[in-house]
Amino acid sequence: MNSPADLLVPRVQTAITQAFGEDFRQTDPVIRPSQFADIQINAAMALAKKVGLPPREVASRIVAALEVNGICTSVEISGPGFINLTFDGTWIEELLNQAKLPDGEPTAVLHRVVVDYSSPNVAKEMHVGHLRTTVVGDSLVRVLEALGHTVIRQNHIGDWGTPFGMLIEHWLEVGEGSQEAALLVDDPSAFYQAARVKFDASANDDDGFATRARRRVVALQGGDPETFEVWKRLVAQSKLYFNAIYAKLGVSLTDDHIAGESSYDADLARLCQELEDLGIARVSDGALCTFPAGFTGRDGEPLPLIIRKSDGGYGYGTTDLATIRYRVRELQADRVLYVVGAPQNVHLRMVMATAREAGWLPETVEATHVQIGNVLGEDGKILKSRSGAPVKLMALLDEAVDRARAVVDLSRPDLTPEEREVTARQVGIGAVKYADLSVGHDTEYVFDFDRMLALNGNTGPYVQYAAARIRSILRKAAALDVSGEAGAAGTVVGIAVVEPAERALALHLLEHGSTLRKVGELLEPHRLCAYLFELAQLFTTFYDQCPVLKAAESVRESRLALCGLVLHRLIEGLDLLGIETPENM
RNA sequence: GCCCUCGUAGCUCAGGGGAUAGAGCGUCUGCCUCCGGAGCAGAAGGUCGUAGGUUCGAAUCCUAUCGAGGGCACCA
Repeated sequence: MNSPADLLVPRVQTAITQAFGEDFRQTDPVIRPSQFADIQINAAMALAKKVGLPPREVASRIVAALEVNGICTSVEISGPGFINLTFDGTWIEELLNQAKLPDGEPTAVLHRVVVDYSSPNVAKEMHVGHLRTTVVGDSLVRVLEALGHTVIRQNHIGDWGTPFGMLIEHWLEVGEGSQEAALLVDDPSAFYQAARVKFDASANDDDGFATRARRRVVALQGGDPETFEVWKRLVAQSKLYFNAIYAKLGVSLTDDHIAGESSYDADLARLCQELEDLGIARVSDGALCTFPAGFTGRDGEPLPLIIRKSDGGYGYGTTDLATIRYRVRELQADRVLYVVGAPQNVHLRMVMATAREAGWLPETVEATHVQIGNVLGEDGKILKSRSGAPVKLMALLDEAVDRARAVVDLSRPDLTPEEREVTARQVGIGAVKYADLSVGHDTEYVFDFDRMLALNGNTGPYVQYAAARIRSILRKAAALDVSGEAGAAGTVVGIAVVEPAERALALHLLEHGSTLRKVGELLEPHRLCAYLFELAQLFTTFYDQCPVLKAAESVRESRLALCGLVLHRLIEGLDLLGIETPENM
């Protein structure tokens, strides 16, 4: 569905070309929303100096050449040279009635996009930061797919490295079927901490746990088959935990998308050698490092990216380089997105810079760090439980559902317990996800159940509620047998735009496609939230001011169709955020 | 010390060079025999951290400065 602004661009460009010549064909028409009209064209002021005429004169020449018959009922010049346009209502109706359901609007240039998101660590609780990268990443993936791009999900789990000696030894000691081992699935940090405590307590013991753990790391990285088998079973336990969280959240990640650090292990030695051969890496203080241009550390010295530690081991810098090379060479990405916490920005930029220097990341491939801001507690610090331990994510999600259930149980006794349970889950989880998505992904925000579950304001429940109301209206209409094609898939027909509230709603509906394109381009799901929130608000105004079921038959059909279109857009939009739309609320 | 992300209404946040800076919450005022009031309409509330600069035009771009948070060599 093309927005009026998009459709006007070529017309205004043609007018400018006719008025001032071919040299100006590519001029940005500067079409913007307006508080004084349906839309405004602001090109005249910028053009004034270039063509040597007063801005108002420029504007009047553009207007004289502008062909908008059947599109605008009014074209006025105002102020220093603003051109204010008022759309013809029948044009709005035409556009609206051409709307497709669903609105799968491909963008002009299609990419092959690798999206790295979620990326939790084995044997650790996913913290709220992981929750946010998961939720934001999953939304971006859905939006990009809806825009027609080929999307490859990559869950770069932390499944390799020195901690695994300790974890495997602990796992073997407590026994695979033990309660301690079971912690991996429902309280992974407790498992990790138990191993950590043993490790620290035996740090100076020559034949103790710590020593065995260190030997185990060597065995694991040396390819000892028995150790490898144990490691695989341990990782499998953690996958159960990840998948339980993903299932609860309704995230589209599966085991097929897992490409953990371990999967690049075999490539690391060769990669280091290549960087040395290329003259990009050199040994410094015993460690093999690259020093990409433009990064300095504490003392103004070049900042190293360590790719091989002085003990011969590899860190995340090395695996990240192997990963980016794999994504370009094997996965054929022309766009690589890292949906990763903001604190890793410098590290990722260094990795990208090194990959560019090595020729592994050509200029034709875009690599972007989608920075995810921290989620804070009420004290303004990174969210932790009262005891200072990391917040258990499952408990947090359960609390959201519990709170939603309490409201639904109270307000909807007419529903069956099963129906209330479904709604509570959709609302509770949707509220948490919407809160993560509705503010700029790179800004921090304060986690607050009361605010995110509020039924007013820019929240998941508010948008869901608008959709649930429409569903109720359409159900009622069907029961009364007054519904025509409303709510059915296919092309919408017969919407008449008459009342101001209808007009405002209609104009906003027409911005759906361009909003999605913008979200995909800028990688900012919060713009979709803002769009849906405004759509929900405009709908409630419309609903308040324009009777639907009580209207005369001809008007009723139009309004039902409008309701149906709004519902589809709300469902689609929420789905692209990864949020379900309840039948009842 | 250097780098990153930010300073916008009492609070939480939008605002990708355009007219009088917006929304939600909170506060205040109206509207209930309502097609779901979990609503609607309206009001008050801001020298956009500060100071310069670029521009016809700056919350937006540049520079400096103050303040907050984060990062800066072998954890990932």
